[in-house]
Formats: sequence, structure tokens, C-alpha cells
Amino acid sequence: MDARARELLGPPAAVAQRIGSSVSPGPSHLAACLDGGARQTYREFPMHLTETEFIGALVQSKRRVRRTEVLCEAGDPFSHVYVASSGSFKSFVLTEDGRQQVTGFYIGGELMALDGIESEHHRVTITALEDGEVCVISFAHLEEMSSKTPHFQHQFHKLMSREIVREQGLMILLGVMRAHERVATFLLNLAERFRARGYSGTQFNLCMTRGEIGSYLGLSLETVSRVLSHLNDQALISVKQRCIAIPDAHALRAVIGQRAL
Amino acid sequence: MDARARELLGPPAAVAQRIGSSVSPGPSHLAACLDGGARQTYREFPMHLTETEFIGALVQSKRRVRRTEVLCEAGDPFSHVYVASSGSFKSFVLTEDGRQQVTGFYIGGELMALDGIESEHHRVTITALEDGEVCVISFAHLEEMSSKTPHFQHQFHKLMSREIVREQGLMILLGVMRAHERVATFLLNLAERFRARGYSGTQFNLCMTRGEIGSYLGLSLETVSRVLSHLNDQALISVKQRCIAIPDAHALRAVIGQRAL
DNA sequence: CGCGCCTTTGAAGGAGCTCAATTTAGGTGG
DNA sequence: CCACCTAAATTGAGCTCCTTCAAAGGCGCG
Repeated sequence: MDARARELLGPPAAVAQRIGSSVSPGPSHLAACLDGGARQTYREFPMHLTETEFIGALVQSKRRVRRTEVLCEAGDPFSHVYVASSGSFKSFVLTEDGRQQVTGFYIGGELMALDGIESEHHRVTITALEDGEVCVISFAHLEEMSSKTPHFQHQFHKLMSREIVREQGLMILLGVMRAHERVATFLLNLAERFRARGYSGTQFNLCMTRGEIGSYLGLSLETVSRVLSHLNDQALISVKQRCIAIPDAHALRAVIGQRAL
Repeated sequence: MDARARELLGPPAAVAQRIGSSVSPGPSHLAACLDGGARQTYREFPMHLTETEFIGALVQSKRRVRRTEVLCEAGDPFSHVYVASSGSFKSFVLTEDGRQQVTGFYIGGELMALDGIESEHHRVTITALEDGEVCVISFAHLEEMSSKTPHFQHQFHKLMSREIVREQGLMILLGVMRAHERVATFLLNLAERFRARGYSGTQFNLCMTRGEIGSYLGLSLETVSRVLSHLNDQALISVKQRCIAIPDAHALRAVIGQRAL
């Protein structure tokens, strides 16, 4: 349970013997790209790049986006990746019966659209959940920089690997967890990501609808709502519309692993 | 439905406008590493590396493995990646209540253990489902080669991206599909991978148990068995223990998207 | 201020899980 | 080569969790 907690809450460095608990629906986290200052391109890299420096060196342009605006669409030719700068984003694919499956939520500093490299076309559509800004990074440029600097390259590989790990966590969530466990996991993960961004990890606003959460967690929107209400009744969280408070993360974490609520 | 079919069956090149259908539980496919011949390290790379050449240039050693043997274990320090040469493999994580969640099945030419890069420790345990052989690739060597050759680097990025896409497909499967759709998707994907490897895509042996399939698909082993029996009754497939025949892949594909069986 | 979208809550039904018993296959030793 | 033994697979029955359908309440935006 503690291993799980650490996993859930510590996106990057944590090492777990048991990773069953490593449900980390959070995307690749980049502490960078948060202010507009890092637009220059370094010619000489320090030996050990932080993620911030890594991104700062890459960013060529920023783009303002409004709520519901589309960053890239499934099927589009792939040429750029994006880093959420401010605001929040979701990625999704459409099933042929028209429903959308949300594949990720992204907040500040997180890297998006890595799935497009393989087929050279985007596999997901990414839209803004609220007004914000994204860093636009040319993938060709990224690879060029990458080949020039081993540490730079390694940083990038880590970020891609992190996306793989993130999705593995989601597979566990979708494969074995109950509804209340999924929601609790989701909230704790989100809380930690807000905390890492400098916001409160104990109180925050959900930037997505119940339906989007449900799609992401493999649940109906009604179930998400019901579970939130139930957790609220148990005083494990406090819910008022989009506003969530987690008075005791440890207590909330305890519901993960419980077969029944 | 056709888009879905193409996606399901064409692991690499297929480009879909709608990717909702892109459920591709198959891992990164490498046509290489299938015979023992490609052990040399090229000094000069051709401009356009095939996957075969890509892997051939990397492989430093091969290793025989027996059924149930562990390739790498969750928590182990990460230093190598593996390519299934012959035989088949599964990757899984353990939930803290001791059950295992299978995260992937791998057959010839498919790249494994990319999840370990991020934390420098393996996140999954990989074991052999039958006696076989793996190519062992030093990741440090891979990165070194990668930085020397842009096309080499790009090939590797594509493979990592493919793993991300694969897991996205699985998320869709776990998130929105019914039991019969999951099983049909799984069988069609496996069939295509066997076909691509030169084996029959219409008749093959499952190298994993019902329980392992169930874990991978987020179903109980009984449900997997029931669905297989039911598909068999409908003459959509023929099942006899581990031996599966798919007389008409197109017909089987049609069950994907049906809300009820 | 009203309209639309999101959310909440209830009730009923169903898909799949769990528990349990039986059958089958595969491996081992006599 | 056969009998045994264990693990895997099949099949059934009841139950549970979650979905679906439905209706009402709330918030924000034009």
C-alpha cells in the first residue's frame, strides 16, 4: 500500500519492487515550459540536463489555445509534439460507433502526441479543456538535437518510456480495479500532479467533465458521479461540482485495494 | 469496420483517420532477430534502415530460455532490452494483493522491456511462455549507435512510439469493449502477428493459458473460455484447447463493434 | 433571465465474476 | 505402455457491480 502510494504520488524517480501498484495515469511530466522565458536554443549542453532544460532547449514557439480548440487530430501528418504550458488538455480516439475514448489528461509541463512518431500520423486528437498555452516542438528538431547530445537523447528516451509506463498503469487500472479504486487512483494522481506544479494537492478544480473522467477510467459518467458522492459521504473527499478537496490523501489511498467499498 | 480491420491486422504502416478502431494489442514488431546470422555491428549504415537491419546491427548476444524462465524482473536495474527471437513471452506486473496483470504477449521479432528506461529499473517481469531464444541488447549500446546515425535513431523512436500506440489500443479495448469483442480483437491481432512471422494466420496454437489471456483482456478465465466456446458454436472460430482456427477473419471481425453477442 | 450542458440520484436490468463441479490434456514414474 | 497426477479448460448457477434509462436539480453563458 505504501509502495503504491509512493508510486501514485511520485511520478518520476520512484522505484518499486512490486509495480502492480504503479497505477500512474499521469502523463510524461515536464517541469519545464511553464514560463515564456526559455526560447533560446543552447549550442552547448550541460552534461546533465534537467527536464526543464531539456524542454527549454527545444521550444521554438508557443501557441495560445482556447477551450475545445484542437491541437492535432487523429490522422493528421505528424511533425510536432506539444508540451502543455498552461491550461489543461485531453487526448482521445474515436471508436467507429462515434464514442470517444479519452487516453490521457495533460496539465502543465507534460508532453503530448508521442504516439504519432510510429506511423508518422497522429493517432489521437488533442483538445484544450480550458484556455491555455502549448509549447510546440518540431520533432525533426528534437531528433536533431537528440543525436548531438547523448544526455539530451537519454532525457527524451526517458520521457517516451514514461509514457509507456503511464499507459501500463492505466492498463492495470482498467484491467483489475473496481470503480471506487479507479476514481480514487485518478484523484490521487491528479492531486500529485497539481502539487508538483506548485498548486495545491489537497484542493483543486477538475478541468474535465464526469463523462470525460468516465471515458478515461472505463466507467459510465453516472458511476463516476456516484462514486464521488459516495467518497464524499464517507468524508474521504469533499466534492462540490468540479471542486475537489482531499483532506487526507492517506485515507483515500486506503480504498485502493479494497475489493468492495 | 474496415478501418478497424486494417488497423487490427496491419501493425505498422496502416494510417487511419479514425483510430478508435486501432486496437492493436500487439507489441512492437521487429521482423528481425529471427535467425542467428545478424550479429555483426555495421560501421557504416545505409541511409534507410529496415527494422531487420536495425535490430541486426544491435544484437550482441543471444540467450536460450526455457518455459517459465524469467528474462527480467520488476525492480531489477535496467540495462538491456530484449527481442523475442523464437518462442513467446509475456510481461506482467504484480498487484499488491498478489494477482498478476499481464501487460503484453510477445512473439518473434518483438521488442520488450522499453518501460525500464524511465526509472532505470524494470517495471515488468518478463517470462518465457515456451522454450525459445531472445536477443539481448545493451541499452547503452543502443543509445550510442542511435546518436551516431539519424536513421537508426528514428527507427528506435518509431519502435518506442509503437509501444505507446499498442498500449493505447489496449486502453480502448479495456475501456469500451465487451468480452466477445475483446477476445475477437485479441485473436485477430494474434493471427496477424503469426501471419507476419510467416506462420499461418488462420490456424495457430495459443501459447498462453485462458487465465493469462483473461488477465491481459481484463476478463476472468471463465469468461474467456465461455466466449471462445460461444464463438466456436457460431462457427466464427474453431477451438480445441490451445489450437485455434479462424476460417473467416472477416466474419470474426464483424463481432467487434456489436454491443451484444 | 432562460436555455443548454453538466451533474446528481433513482430504479431496473444485464454482463461478467465467483464459486463449484466435471472433463481433458500433458507429464511422470512405475 | 499404461496409470496416475496435476494443471488447464469447460460448463453451470447465483450473485454483484456496473450500465442503462429516466427524471430532476444546478451552474454558466449568451
